[in-house]
Amino acid sequence: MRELTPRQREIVLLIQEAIRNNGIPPTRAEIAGALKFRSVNAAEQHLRALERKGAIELLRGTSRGIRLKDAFREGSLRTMPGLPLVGRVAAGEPILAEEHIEARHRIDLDLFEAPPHFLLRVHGMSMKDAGILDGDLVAVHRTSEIRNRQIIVARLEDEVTVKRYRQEGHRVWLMPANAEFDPIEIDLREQQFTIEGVVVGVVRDSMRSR
Amino acid sequence: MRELTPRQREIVLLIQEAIRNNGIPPTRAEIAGALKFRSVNAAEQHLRALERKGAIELLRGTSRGIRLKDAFREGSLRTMPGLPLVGRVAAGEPILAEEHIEARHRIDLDLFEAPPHFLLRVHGMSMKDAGILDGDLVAVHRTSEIRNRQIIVARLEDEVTVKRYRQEGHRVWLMPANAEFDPIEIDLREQQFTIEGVVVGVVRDSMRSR
DNA sequence: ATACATACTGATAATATATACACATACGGT
DNA sequence: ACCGTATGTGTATATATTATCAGTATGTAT
Repeated sequence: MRELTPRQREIVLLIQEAIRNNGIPPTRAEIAGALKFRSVNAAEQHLRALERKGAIELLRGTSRGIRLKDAFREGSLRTMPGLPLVGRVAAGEPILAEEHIEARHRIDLDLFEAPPHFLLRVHGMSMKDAGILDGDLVAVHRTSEIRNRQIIVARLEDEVTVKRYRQEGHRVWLMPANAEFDPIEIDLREQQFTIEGVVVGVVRDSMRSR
Repeated sequence: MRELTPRQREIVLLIQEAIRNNGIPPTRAEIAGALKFRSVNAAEQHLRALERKGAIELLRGTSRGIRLKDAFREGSLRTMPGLPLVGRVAAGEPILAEEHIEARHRIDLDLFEAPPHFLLRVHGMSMKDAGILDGDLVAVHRTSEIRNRQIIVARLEDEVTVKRYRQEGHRVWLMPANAEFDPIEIDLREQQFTIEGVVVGVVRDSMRSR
């Protein structure tokens, strides 16, 4: 997609503003008015150019039929479908496969230190002492760069698990936060496991989960 | 604001859907078409009724000039300033006083069983075994109707505290979820305390809080 | 030198849309 | 019995809006 010209960016800004303020996109006449065009056709031509460049989509024969394409839409949160909530994950399938997505929830990303990419429902009490209970949702930031003592989401023989990470050389321990559970030891030279991400937050529906 | 009729709710739903799918509100004709009205005026009348009830705002002389009022806007997230985050509460002041509001955070309300009215930062580890750690945010639904064993936010001699509720006759215990803390006993005939609400959820920024 | 995108003015036709008016039925409250 | 609200049908019209045609001027790449 080619770059937008400054004037075209102004038009996009104007459309965003109209949607934010009035809930509806502007008409050609309103665009012309705002930018002091004497001709509505100037607005029309700009819209056509923006459509060619893929910034907007024009619905023909429709009043105010201007649709901002994703990249030009405002406020990530505002338009984002929301973080996918991943439930049980079937063996051999990617964690974010559509089948696993139970719902989507919108949450201010700045509630967390690092932006989460998805939510995962936790089963079992193995992380109880870390304040993660059965049924809780953990907010997960997808990354493979993790440090010791971080709580991570890992994949181990097709099971998804949430544990505290500890590595020494080629040996990795997945540490539960509950005395009733045993650590899982992994030898990186023999076994393979995948790190899906790091837990950046927890969301609990207190009344439902207990 | 009076309740909406089922038919009126359908109209609101339709408007939400149109905005979600097309980015623009529907015309009267589109509403009539979708609901199989033979007359566009049926749609007009519904819109007028919805405007009277405060669900929408109609921009006169404007095509697609339908604006959903906050409470009826989708996601509520989109427009809501967000749940107020309450930090330390000063003695003698209402919990939601402006001075206590550290920030506002937008969260899908349907993440929780009951809609939260505000977030409160928890200090201390007294609810550790209930998975509520120091620095966590609890989502609070303001109500005075609470049942035994629910985790509540109470006010006791100008201190705001989160504890599990237990009542027998005129005696109330505020139970910590941590063996290192003692229950607080209250005699309703002598002491007075205020119930600020019930905890409906927990939100934790894992990386910041530890 | 010529083609092509940008950035407009100005006018007009076609149609999309809002809105008013007349009328009908059903239902709940007074 | 009467009124107001909800839920429609049907017709008509003013106007809001899209869309097209005919130009002008400027810069940039070929």
